[in-house]
Amino acid sequence: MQTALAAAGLAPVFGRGAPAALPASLASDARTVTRRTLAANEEIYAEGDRAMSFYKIVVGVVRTYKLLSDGRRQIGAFYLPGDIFGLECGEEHRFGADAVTETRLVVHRREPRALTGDDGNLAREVVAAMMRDLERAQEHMMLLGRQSARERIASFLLALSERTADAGGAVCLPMSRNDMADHLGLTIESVSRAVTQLERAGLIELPPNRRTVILRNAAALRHLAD
Amino acid sequence: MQTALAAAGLAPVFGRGAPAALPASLASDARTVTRRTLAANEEIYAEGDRAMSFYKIVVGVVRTYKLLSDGRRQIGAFYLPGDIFGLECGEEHRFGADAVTETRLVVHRREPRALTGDDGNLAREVVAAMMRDLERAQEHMMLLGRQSARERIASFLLALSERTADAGGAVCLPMSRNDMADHLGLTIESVSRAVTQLERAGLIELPPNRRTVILRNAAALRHLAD
DNA sequence: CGTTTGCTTGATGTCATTCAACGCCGGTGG
DNA sequence: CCACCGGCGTTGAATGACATCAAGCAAACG
Repeated sequence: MQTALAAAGLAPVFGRGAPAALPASLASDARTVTRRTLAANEEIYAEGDRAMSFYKIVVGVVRTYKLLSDGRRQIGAFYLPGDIFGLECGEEHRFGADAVTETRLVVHRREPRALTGDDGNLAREVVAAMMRDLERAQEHMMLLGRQSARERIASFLLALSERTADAGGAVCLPMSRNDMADHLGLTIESVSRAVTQLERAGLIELPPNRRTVILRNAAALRHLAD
Repeated sequence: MQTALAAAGLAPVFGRGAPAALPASLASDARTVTRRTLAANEEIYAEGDRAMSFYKIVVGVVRTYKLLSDGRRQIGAFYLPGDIFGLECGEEHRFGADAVTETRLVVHRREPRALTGDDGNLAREVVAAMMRDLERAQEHMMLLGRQSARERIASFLLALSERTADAGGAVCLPMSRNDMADHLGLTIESVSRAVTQLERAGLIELPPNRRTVILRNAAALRHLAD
């Protein structure tokens, strides 16, 4: 544990670090913070890469995933602007990460003291990000283990709408059906069919471009999602 | 975040707590530590209960779970002796917890300063426990989202064998088929059939009591589990 | 000893997957 | 400008894996 924490550059945070004496904005520390722009589907890091940095999204969307040896993929989470991802307890990234859309990131080098002293706010953000990951993963187990295809789509759309909060119930789907399928434990065809069913039932509406959804009956969706 | 951490009694740990000056054994602080013995299937706390305490298992096995409104259950994790469970970031338990077998627990009251000063080791254990939960939940998403029934059983048996490490490949299954099913996203019948298949294939052996499994071909199991 | 509880097994059903075809763009190049 | 093409999404039909329904069995228990 001691070593795992130290490796994560988190030990000073969890232990008795120095008081947060020198507040500095995230952007101002050129030694530990850089920027990076990625095209859609560009890899950020692979599963098993050494975890040298973690990331905060400025614009764009990122997916993290694991692969089985035969190519089956499970997308663990999607990250949106403002989210932090790529935090690890150990030495390696346990998920891979790609840009879903064109993306701009802030890259934080994982130096031993990077998370304390200079920026207590960042340290708190980092801890909050890990806790949010834990909660999301635990919620997602329920979805994957016990919900039907339609229920999964309903849950997913609701969760996304709560994060992007477009006034009027319009939710943008930045990811492909393939990505949705690999997140929800389904095939693309099943995703498509379940979405169509919800549309026919009047719970949602799909503009012709198919990458936006309007939630017409959020209460019914919530009832489905339980 | 600030408030969430404070509510969890974790703020002093993550912030700049007082130095760990007064080492004391877990058991010696009567104000914050008590014990509790439970019968098999007895409830420890319910989903939504206020998270007043967290727990460390002395002997026995515990399951944590969520319920859907129609009764479907997803078991998030099983905890074994030495494991800590019941940690929450917020005010409430997001999972319920029961004893699987007769169980003895150490109960730690979640007082604001309980995790610092008195016992730095406990603080480190607590952080390690949350990280382990995160890793397990993320691994489990892959199982639930993308593995077949047989693969799930193989993964589960291997994971359990790595935790209980009985010499000779004998793994005790303290939980019922029902519990296994609700952890693996299957029905009891599917669990039973998959176990039988693995037995017929010679990968495992089932003594007549059915609550123990001997891993006969761990390599083949690992190949299945990927 | 009868009953209960947990596990297994068989027959049947259902939902999601698989396989295949098609439509709809958006880009490319003749 | 328009034909072609490839990527993405949808839809249909057949298949398959797991669920459901139902029965049976064995150990545990009163």
